[in-house]
Amino acid sequence: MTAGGPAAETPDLGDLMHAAFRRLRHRWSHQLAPFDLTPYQFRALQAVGGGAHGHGPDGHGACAEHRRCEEAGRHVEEGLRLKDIADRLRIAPRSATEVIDQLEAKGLVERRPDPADRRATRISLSGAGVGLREEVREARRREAGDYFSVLSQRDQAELARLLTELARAQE
Amino acid sequence: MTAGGPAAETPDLGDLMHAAFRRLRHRWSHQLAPFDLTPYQFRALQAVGGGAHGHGPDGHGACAEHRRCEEAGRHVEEGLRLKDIADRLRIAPRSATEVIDQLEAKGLVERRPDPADRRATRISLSGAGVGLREEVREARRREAGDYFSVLSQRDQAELARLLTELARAQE
DNA sequence: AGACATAGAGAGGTTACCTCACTAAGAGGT
DNA sequence: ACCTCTTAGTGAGGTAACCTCTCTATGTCT
Repeated sequence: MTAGGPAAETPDLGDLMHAAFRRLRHRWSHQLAPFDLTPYQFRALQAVGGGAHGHGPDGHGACAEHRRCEEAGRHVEEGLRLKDIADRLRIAPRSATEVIDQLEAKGLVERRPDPADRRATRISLSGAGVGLREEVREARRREAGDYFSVLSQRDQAELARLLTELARAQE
Repeated sequence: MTAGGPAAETPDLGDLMHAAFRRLRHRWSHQLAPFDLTPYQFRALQAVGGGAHGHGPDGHGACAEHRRCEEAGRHVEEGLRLKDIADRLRIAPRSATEVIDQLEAKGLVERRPDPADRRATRISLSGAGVGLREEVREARRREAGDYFSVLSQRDQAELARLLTELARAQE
């Protein structure tokens, strides 16, 4: 089948995805360079600070990570455990250790022993971490949105829908 | 949709993209493992064999890589130069050298000096290369399409459109 | 002939991951 | 209380998929 004259088989979704993703990463690493962060590190920073899950760093969040948080109705367990971060980032726990190490070395996050479980550590953003995160977001907002802005609002939503479906499907 | 609480910023297209892409890669490396190929290598294999550009390995192609091919109207320059492969894969020339080295070591491609330019090398698929490429494609076709099949035809086209736009935009 | 560009490869580095083995600690059963 | 079974984090070590910088052999243009 392949070539039927000038043809060219499907430009291949895989390749397109690859290309688009690579550009995204590339762009990010440029954008993040002045802050001395890799995309990986920034992703982790976001994960620690609420990220994809969504309870602000202000700490009042509607947290329900597993079934913690209602511990005693007394104090709102500040910070996530490494395991939770790994889950959010969809990486192996060991990899989370690593990236958190890096952020800790930069003073952006803090590790504290979990008072309720002596095996666990709680990770939370330091003041500097919160600051830097906001700074980066601001910068990103300023300069040409964030790469996806070449698409209309509707197209962005559409893309989000498709990607979500893809990611969710093969669970 | 987002969340019930006040906060919950956009689930972030970047993250979605990341997740989807990672799954895709992961899936591919599983699919390719029995053939002893990495996704990177397979991509290169496709690039050599016509890939995104599309003139079959049967050699009659409507080639127009730059302005070569009409050399003398006599012989149809078989194979691409490393530079062209790098361009197709959107990687640095040095990286193309590397991946082609790997494929050559497996006997899937052949390097031949370009008779017209003594600096250049022509890369083309070996018999084994053509065979393996087809084998993999067959396998991919068989087992659940290729990851994107969870989307309807229309959605796939839609996704292709969006990604193309993204990739093309920031040239 | 001289200046400059271009093709490919050598050397060496980085990022973003991973697995495997291990220790300390909690959870559950008897 | 003891024993097993699991879980949280980490040390050690590895891999894929890139990259840049440099060098040589060519081609190309003036």
